[in-house]
Amino acid sequence: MDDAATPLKTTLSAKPVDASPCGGARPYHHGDLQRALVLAALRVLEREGPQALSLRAVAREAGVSPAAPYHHFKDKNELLLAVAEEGFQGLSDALKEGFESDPRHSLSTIGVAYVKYARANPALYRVMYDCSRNEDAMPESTHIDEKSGFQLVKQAMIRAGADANDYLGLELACVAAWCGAHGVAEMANFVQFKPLIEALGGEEAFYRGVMRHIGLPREDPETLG
Amino acid sequence: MDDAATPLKTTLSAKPVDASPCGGARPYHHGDLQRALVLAALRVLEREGPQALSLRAVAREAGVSPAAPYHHFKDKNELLLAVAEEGFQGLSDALKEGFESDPRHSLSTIGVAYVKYARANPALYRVMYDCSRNEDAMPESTHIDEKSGFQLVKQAMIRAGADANDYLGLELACVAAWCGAHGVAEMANFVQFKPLIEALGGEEAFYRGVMRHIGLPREDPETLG
DNA sequence: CACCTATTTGAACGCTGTCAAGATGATCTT
DNA sequence: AAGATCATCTTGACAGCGTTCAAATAGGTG
Repeated sequence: MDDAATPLKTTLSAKPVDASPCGGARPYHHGDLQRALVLAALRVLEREGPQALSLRAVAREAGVSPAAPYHHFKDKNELLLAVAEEGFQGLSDALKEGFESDPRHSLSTIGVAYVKYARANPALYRVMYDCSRNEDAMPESTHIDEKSGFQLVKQAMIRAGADANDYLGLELACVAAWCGAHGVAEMANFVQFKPLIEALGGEEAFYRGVMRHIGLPREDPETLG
Repeated sequence: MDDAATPLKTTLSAKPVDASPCGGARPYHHGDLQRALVLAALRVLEREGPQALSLRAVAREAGVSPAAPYHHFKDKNELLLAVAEEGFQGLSDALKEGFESDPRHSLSTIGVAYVKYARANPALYRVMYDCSRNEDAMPESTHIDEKSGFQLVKQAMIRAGADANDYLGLELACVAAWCGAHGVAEMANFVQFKPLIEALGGEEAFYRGVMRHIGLPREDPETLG
């Protein structure tokens, strides 16, 4: 019951990391502490939430001194950024899976996948956007993954009937979808929404319901003035 | 250039606060420290941002000892909640103003007003939703103001062509609008969106453009399965 | 006046992020 | 093989944080 939907498989061996100068294993004392710290941070995050994610706690979890991380990250923020990257990668994967699993309803499905991922890893999701806002941008190297996630949304939007030739309109629709999904992800557990969620018969129905209202532009008279 | 759009007039005399047991002025030593602390917090927030908003800094700004606030708020979080209430009140006012100023395009206008308020007071807006998430709900006493803001969105949504009799549909549309506005407010300054914003000719056009994509439900084949 | 209670202070605790200096150990040079 | 070099990690320290508690203070009441 702990790992609800997409519990972020801890990629231990995947993405072997090229940080070490020598090609082999155990480059120095610890053997790739950089990655170990990120994994430790993810563990702390999942176990105790974002409030408890201190640099010292991460170092403790990784079994090193409080000052050790400073040889791999210039800041606490830089460590959080690395954690956020991990999260964005997982999000991107979740979107891709949603996109491919249900080609006929990809836009709704991708939106629901987004929210479900965020809700399944709430602490990680919080870190992702908290440190994104600190930099006024999503993490640098996630830029591409973000783009690829965004590209997925674009494709889904076109499938849903958007005009592929209207560049600005399409971009706007995708931005709207992304912002809407983010909003739902952050507010889905507000008590104010509980009655509506119950009336709709569950959170997933709620997500899907909200997503139906986001994407194609309105053409009603009030917006044309 | 500092106070961009809706710079939150510091309501010094407005809402005179009934916290003091005696009806008159200067109830005790300080003379309503409770309110003074909230105002001090707003000042610190505007001057140094959310990162610098420590309880001690607020006490310093108010000219009292670090322990003084604990007789008026049980927690730092409770102080932040009071600050957040102030923010939600201001937001509600901004929405009302937008709603009344432009009856023919109220839905777009109200959405733009939301985002403009959030962007004009970014630190305050951050506090509002950070401490909302801590409680998994918006502040208790803001509940009503929230509802009234929500009611405004509902009216605007009906004006924009939503079916007033479809209770669930209407509620969903409003939730979608709220979530979308929140998403835009939080991500509008991401560098990823800069090119689109420039292509549209400014932030306001961007907000309005995004808002056009949120509200009425899609009826395309992909969501009907 | 003294009393009581709400308010405020001062000092203290454990925690945090960060830094400078020293210890450790793998790699490179000779 | 021996020594130099350098990244890595530890130790110890600093200021600042949220929070608590005993003591001091001040306003209202008898």
